[in-house]
Amino acid sequence: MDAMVEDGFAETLDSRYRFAHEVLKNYGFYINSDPGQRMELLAAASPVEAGDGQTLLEAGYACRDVVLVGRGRIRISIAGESGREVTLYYVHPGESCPVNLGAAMMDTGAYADASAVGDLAALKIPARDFRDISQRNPALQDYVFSATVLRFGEVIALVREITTRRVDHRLAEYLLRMFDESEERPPTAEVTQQNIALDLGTAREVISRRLQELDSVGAVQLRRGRIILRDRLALHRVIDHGGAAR
Amino acid sequence: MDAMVEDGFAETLDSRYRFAHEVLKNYGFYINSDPGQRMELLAAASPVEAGDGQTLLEAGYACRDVVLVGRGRIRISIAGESGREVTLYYVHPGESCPVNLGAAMMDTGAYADASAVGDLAALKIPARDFRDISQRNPALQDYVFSATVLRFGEVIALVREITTRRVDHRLAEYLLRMFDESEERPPTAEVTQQNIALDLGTAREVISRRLQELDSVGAVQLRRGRIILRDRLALHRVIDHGGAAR
DNA sequence: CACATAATGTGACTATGTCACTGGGCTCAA
DNA sequence: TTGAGCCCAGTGACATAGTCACATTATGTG
Repeated sequence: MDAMVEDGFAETLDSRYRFAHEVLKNYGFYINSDPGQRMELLAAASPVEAGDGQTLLEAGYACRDVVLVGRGRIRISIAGESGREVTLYYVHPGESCPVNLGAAMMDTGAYADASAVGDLAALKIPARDFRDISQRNPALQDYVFSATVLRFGEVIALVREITTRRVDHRLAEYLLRMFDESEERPPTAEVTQQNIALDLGTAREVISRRLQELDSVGAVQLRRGRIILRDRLALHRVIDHGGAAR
Repeated sequence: MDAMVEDGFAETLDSRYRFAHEVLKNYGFYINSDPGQRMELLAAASPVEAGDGQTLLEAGYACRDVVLVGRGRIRISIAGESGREVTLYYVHPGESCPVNLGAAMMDTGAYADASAVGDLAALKIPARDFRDISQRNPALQDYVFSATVLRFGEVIALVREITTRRVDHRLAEYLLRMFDESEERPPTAEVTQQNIALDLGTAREVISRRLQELDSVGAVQLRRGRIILRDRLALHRVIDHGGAAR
């Protein structure tokens, strides 16, 4: 199965490239490149690790490297002077971050902050090398552009959410997404109220109160560091109607 | 002077390309293209006009054309179901809109709405032609990418503004920008409170009240459809300190 | 000048955000 | 195993922002 995807390329690799190949094979531009171009990428890449919560980059600083995620994920966020934060999006394995790509390609400061979530294992490719390689690799250029456009769309959708929707609606949707990803029965979101607040760009106290409301109508059950689904329909009702109370 | 920029190219043009050339010469990718590539662009372009407020595109719809602005400007915004709106950014002559470029290049729906501000004169280039031309024109590809990345940064900054700053601070800055662009003495912002609200993503009533506060501390003077600067320092004080009242 | 209309003002109420502080549960280490 | 310290969550009081329903005022037009 792997052989089909990798067309026998992996077996020819020196062991020091094994990890890089494992990460890169989740990226379309790598899979669609010819062996010579793949080798260029492999040779330029070096591994990085980071622990949960570790800061990878702060807004305004230049990006020396392009980062490609192998395990764990990266949270891209912005913070105001007051300390308030919003999550712009998460970068999962096989994805990349246009803020990172843009800053690396254009050699300017990053527009946002990046930090590791969970146990992060990734590749970094020096910005200079990445630019050189993409110069001669149209598939990579296309990838960079389309990744940027797609995230742009996500961020625009975020602006819309923030300015036009109520917190309880957004919270209910957020929880439904978490529950859908959950393996447990009943579905459980392993997340603190503080983290929900950061993701939604609001204050912890607000989340606390909205969650209590969802609890009081029997939609969820609250525990320290996690939220248990009780009544999926009730959550949908919150989204459709005015709010939990009405 | 023009001759320097246009290296004698304009004089060789058929009269039907005059307008297209006038618009395109404000775009770096055109100026930096060779005569053959310029002709491709000129031949693909056709003029469009639109009156103040006219809708050019709505979110979700495909972009048949890439639009380049010659006169007037385009407002890119998003609206919630409730009718609330936010301006993402304005596209001025010599600029382009990445939402438009992205949707045209990738043949997907647009992420936002576009409408004319003032008396708009622009060029449109069919998306297909634009894609073909950019395929063979690296300068154009670079332009499209960097225009996208720059606007991405603006929108991220907007998210930061909206989620972390107070309305009166943002309003004061907004007014200062308007006053800086004003030709009049004393500087005057020719804008309705409704339009300010749309630009800042808030409600008209909120703007009305904040403006009255700025009026009451002597920072500005309010008139129907315009705002007159009284005390620039007072506006700066609002931004630096807690607000107009403190 | 009377009218229509767009722009602005206002009161009452709801929603959201901030601040300061409480209290519970968990971990670690003596 | 107990208590210190730290996350995490809850809460009251207040400030800011948004909504709704109208009232009021400017401006242009017939």
